[in-house]
Amino acid sequence: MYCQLIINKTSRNIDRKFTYKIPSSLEDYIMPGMRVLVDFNNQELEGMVVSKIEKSDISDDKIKYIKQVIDSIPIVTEEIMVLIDWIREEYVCRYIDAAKLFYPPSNSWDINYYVKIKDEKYKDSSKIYNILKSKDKSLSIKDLFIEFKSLEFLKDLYKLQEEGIVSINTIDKSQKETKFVRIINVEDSIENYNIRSNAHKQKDIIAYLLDKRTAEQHKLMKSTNSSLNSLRSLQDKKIIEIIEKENIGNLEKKDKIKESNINLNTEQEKALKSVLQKDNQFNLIHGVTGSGKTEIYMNIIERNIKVNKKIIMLFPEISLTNHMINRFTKRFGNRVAVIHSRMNSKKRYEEWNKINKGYKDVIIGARSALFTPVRNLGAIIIDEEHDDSYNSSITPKYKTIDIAEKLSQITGCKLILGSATPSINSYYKSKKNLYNLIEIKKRINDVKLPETLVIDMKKELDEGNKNIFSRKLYDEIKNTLDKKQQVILFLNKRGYSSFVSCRSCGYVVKCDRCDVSMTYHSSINKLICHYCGNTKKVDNKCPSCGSKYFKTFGVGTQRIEKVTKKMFPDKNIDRMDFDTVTKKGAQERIYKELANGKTDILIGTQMLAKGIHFPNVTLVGIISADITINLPFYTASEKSFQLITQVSGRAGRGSKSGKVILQTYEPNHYSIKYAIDNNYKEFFKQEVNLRKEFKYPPYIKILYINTKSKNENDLKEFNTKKYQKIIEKLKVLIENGYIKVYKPVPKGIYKVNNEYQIDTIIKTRSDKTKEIKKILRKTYFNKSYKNISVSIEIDPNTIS
DNA sequence: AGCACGCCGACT
DNA sequence: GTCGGCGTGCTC
Repeated sequence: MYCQLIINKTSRNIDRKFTYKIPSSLEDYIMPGMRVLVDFNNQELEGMVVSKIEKSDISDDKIKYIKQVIDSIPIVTEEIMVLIDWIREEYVCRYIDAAKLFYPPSNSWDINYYVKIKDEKYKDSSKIYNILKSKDKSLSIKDLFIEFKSLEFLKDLYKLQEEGIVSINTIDKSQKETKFVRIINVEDSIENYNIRSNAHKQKDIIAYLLDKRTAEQHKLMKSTNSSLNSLRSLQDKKIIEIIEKENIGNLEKKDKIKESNINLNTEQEKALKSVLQKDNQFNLIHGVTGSGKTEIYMNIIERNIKVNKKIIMLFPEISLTNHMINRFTKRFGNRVAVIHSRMNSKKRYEEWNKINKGYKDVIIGARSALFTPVRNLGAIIIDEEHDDSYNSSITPKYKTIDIAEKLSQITGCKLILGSATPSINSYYKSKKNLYNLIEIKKRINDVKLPETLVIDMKKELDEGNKNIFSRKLYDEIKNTLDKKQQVILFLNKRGYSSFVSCRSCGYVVKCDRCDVSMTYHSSINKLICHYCGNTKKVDNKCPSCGSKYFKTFGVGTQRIEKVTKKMFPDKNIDRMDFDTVTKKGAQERIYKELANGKTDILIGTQMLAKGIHFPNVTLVGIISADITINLPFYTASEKSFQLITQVSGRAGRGSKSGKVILQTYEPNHYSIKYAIDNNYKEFFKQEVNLRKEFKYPPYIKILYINTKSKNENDLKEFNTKKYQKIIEKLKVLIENGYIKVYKPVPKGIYKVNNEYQIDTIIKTRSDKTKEIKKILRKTYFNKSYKNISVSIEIDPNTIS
């Protein structure tokens, strides 16, 4: 018996499947999806088995034996195996790059698990049981492996575990028997529990557990300074549960699903029905901000659990707040697994392991939750599907939506995308009937959308106001604060390189070939188009109106904070952007202080645009809509529309009506106009027309080749050579007008860390991408060049 | 990537 | 005769 495996080593030259012999003792045991150790060219390396085969084409004397098995059960499903092959082709990466997406967190070898006898009275002559008994303490799987010299025993071991005769745990149980306390009735706040008002200790315990979920009993009692009596009475009320550690990991009983006390309104009901219809496999829910999409997701989840199907539910990392997670655990209890970047790798591994063993029904997380080994998948739900965080920024540069769609196709499960501002791509697909489009036009409880005012900053300047704040915005902030209501000020400062614009007439220098704004490069004192490489000289006067106020732009959130503090010295002003939320728990703190009214004004970047609602926030100020509009990306208008809509959606979520003030130098820009009218459809129409005219996705595909090197000359030479090769190989396609290959151009920021970067862009008809990707792989990765690294990205929506 | 093998010059 | 430095080619 042979198997094929991929080697865990990053080299383009060994990006192949290698054949190894399976020792006869492991023939039944080794399964696709397990990691193994092999001798590879005189090195001991790790590989992952992708398939078992009876025969091999390679001469037998070349094939070596597998040395050892790492996993006791596969770490990926058979379905994922198919997906790995697809990811490699789609993103022109290596097998191992694709496979590693699915690897369990940290370097986890479950050979380090400990086995302990549970049933002392069990009478059996099995070797495992007797060894365990003779040693009189727990043994690791590794110890047993040494004893048996093969992994055959694992089958018997798992049988014993299933029968409840032995237990298997991540920790050595012989050291200490620790009891754990777990909260089983999760509510939003302590007031929702039926606890006597003078039972302070019980309240303390609940508060502690609402935060930690599960805690060691002695730690909990120490921290809350409480007695066993308080714990017991909470246990009697079925609010908490006292358990042995082993029950957490292994034989945990699944909680009952709590009935929801929310009734869906007609629109929500209609949406749910439509999703559940058999023929609608791929679905896009376009529902205005505050239309109650989460409640629809919950209903979908519930229905799937009832037929024993599992669900992956994705949110943008930033929306994955405790509040959001609570909504799910409150309803689905311990059936929920949570995977996000804020948890440590040990905790993550625990969750991953439970998912792999089938103990979890609902997997909630950021994009990495899509890569967990879920079997029997019923649905993949992706909220805020337009969000940028669904695009990977490291190799492979995948798009979560695309992989989810593929996984849904492979498993036959449902795909549900939701957004108030769908990506152009997804909406386009729905227009082409590839997705079932569901529209929800009203907010729940008929809450009104906020009123929006656009302030023309050019006029402000003409009338002598040189401040960042327009007079209207200042007045409205003051009014709102006087009414003891709260304000959110939004500024997207993500653009690193600044653009050049005229403060007098609003003119922005754009590339005449690509319809994107050009970026100023101080190194050569020129403007460059990042798409075609076109350059322009910089004028010191506006070419449109001749004004001298023709300068680069750049104001950040920090400056806004400073100015605001000066204007409102006695108010509490907080800031939320990448710099302030990197610390653990910072984001929760900022939300909490906004929610409880401590913060009067919150300033932030697009992080503020996400899901959460604060009823007392009645004013949203968008300091400058122009920053996003003028990003040098073809997606700039799309991103602007989304941001304006999402940020505006934060205003007036409660009973008080909201107001949005939007400052811009381009009040007539279509993404602003349609965003304030809340007219997605018209925006979409205009945007796709432009995309079609200037040849951008979704009408064509962009293949983006990025090359890096410390040696500038080598890099230039490499690119010239490869460019000539690909236009030669793609000659027929180019002549037929199916594709266009642009000349290699220096990247926007040419030199970073003494490394130079040159990009080549290919625009192609979608049906030709497969062919071209194959040629690109051959051309760019056939030989490895020292000092030059190449990466390929498909439809990057941010090229800088 | 990183190991083996082979070719070649320097040095005991 | 043999040690090691580097270029090339292959890895089941």
